[in-house]
Amino acid sequence: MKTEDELRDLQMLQYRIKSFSAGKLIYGPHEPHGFVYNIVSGWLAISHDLLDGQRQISQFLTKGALFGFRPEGLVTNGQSAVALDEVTVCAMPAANLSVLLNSHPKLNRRLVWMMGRESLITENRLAFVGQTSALTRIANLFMELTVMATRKLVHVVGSKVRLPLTQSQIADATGLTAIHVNRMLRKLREDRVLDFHDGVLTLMNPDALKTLAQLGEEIGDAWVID
Amino acid sequence: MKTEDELRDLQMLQYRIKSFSAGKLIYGPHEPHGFVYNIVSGWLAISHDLLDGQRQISQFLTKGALFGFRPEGLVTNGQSAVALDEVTVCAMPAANLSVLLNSHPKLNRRLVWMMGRESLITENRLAFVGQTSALTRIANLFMELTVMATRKLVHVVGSKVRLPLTQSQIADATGLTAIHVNRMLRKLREDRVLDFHDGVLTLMNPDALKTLAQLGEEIGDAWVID
DNA sequence: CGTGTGTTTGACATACCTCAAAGTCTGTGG
DNA sequence: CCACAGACTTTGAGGTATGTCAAACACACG
Repeated sequence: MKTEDELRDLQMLQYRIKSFSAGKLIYGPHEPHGFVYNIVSGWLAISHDLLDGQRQISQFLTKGALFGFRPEGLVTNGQSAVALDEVTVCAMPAANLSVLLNSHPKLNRRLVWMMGRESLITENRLAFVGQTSALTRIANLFMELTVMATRKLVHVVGSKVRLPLTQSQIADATGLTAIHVNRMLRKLREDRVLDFHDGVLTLMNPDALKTLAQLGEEIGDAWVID
Repeated sequence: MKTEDELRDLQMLQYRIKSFSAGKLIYGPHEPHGFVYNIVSGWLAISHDLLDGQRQISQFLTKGALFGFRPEGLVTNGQSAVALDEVTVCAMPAANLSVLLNSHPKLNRRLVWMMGRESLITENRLAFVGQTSALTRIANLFMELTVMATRKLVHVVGSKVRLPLTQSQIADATGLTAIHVNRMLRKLREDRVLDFHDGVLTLMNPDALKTLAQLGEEIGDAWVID
């Protein structure tokens, strides 16, 4: 396909750049939003609200991730996207995107890859939430987020990674209470594995963390975009 | 597209029909299988093995479901598919399918729909495993499986549904121990909500079950195929 | 007739939750 | 500049849902 065609098609997407500050909803649990989003910068969380007000975070996303897409006929039930820090996204109407999927195999492959990535990440979190201890869940989450942020496994002792999370959000992702997360973070600090406060993770012992997180050898493919 | 063309393309898929008896692996956690499967009949479970031998079932699948597909560049880590009863599947090499995706929008849409469905189901289970009590998780699982089996919500008191599961598999799906699942099933029986044994679920009080399961109004879209 | 897999039950242990309270920090309005 | 409210964190005491260990039973299978 020629460049001018791609440009014309890109225009057809009618995308708009939007920014959200920390805590703001990008889309809520009840409105069918009708957009597909691409993250330009910042972090956000996809969360699912249950009837009694409980909240589960299924994924954290950052630059390069595509989100908000659902195939026709599937309602995105109780799902919302919330900004963790200052987030800017590129929003395009889902209908416009659907039209282009058929004619643009590359775009289609990208979408399919993103959906596969989403599944892998969610399945991984499900396995850890269902089967492992609080300490392991938290360790695994930090490994995931560190790889997402730096795009590689970090081995250097003392490395610092900015992760704009509250303990309460860690709790919502791991299926724990914020209070228990706090106790586990204290233990990780006392055991000199890691230190997390004010949105900065310090890896005091990356190897110990990797062991705690029960990571296999080849994991991490899905955590890195591109 | 003309019928003879579709037939020719179908042949290009080089699919094969295979059968598996209860307990047999359709694919294991370490082999990259390279196939995409379509279920002709029977039930199977997708499970994820952790390093220490723990197992989490992320989905149960039955007739019409597509599974085993992963986009290139994403390793399906530690994932396996195991037959729950006598299962027959249609297996086709993933490479052949990929070629057809570009030229067959309908096939592509079907695949995307199935991936979206997979995500929704997994996210739903994650939310319940992470946030709700043992009783609610089990109730929710039974609702899901009943809708999958009958393709509708069941209201009739005393309805019976065949679900070829062991208590141990319910435990692996809900993040509980088989022993605790057994206790909860006893409670559900004593409370005259449902009775489950020998692979048959009897709905003694469908409304109470629905309440326990914390189901929203419009849930269930993703549970029904077609 | 043994062996294995699944179920059932009891006694006990514990990881995690709940409730309560105080501390820190930020932003806001007087 | 101070007072106050609101988010987030921290810690303690005590409760409970769920796990662990142990044993017996039922049933299918070879």
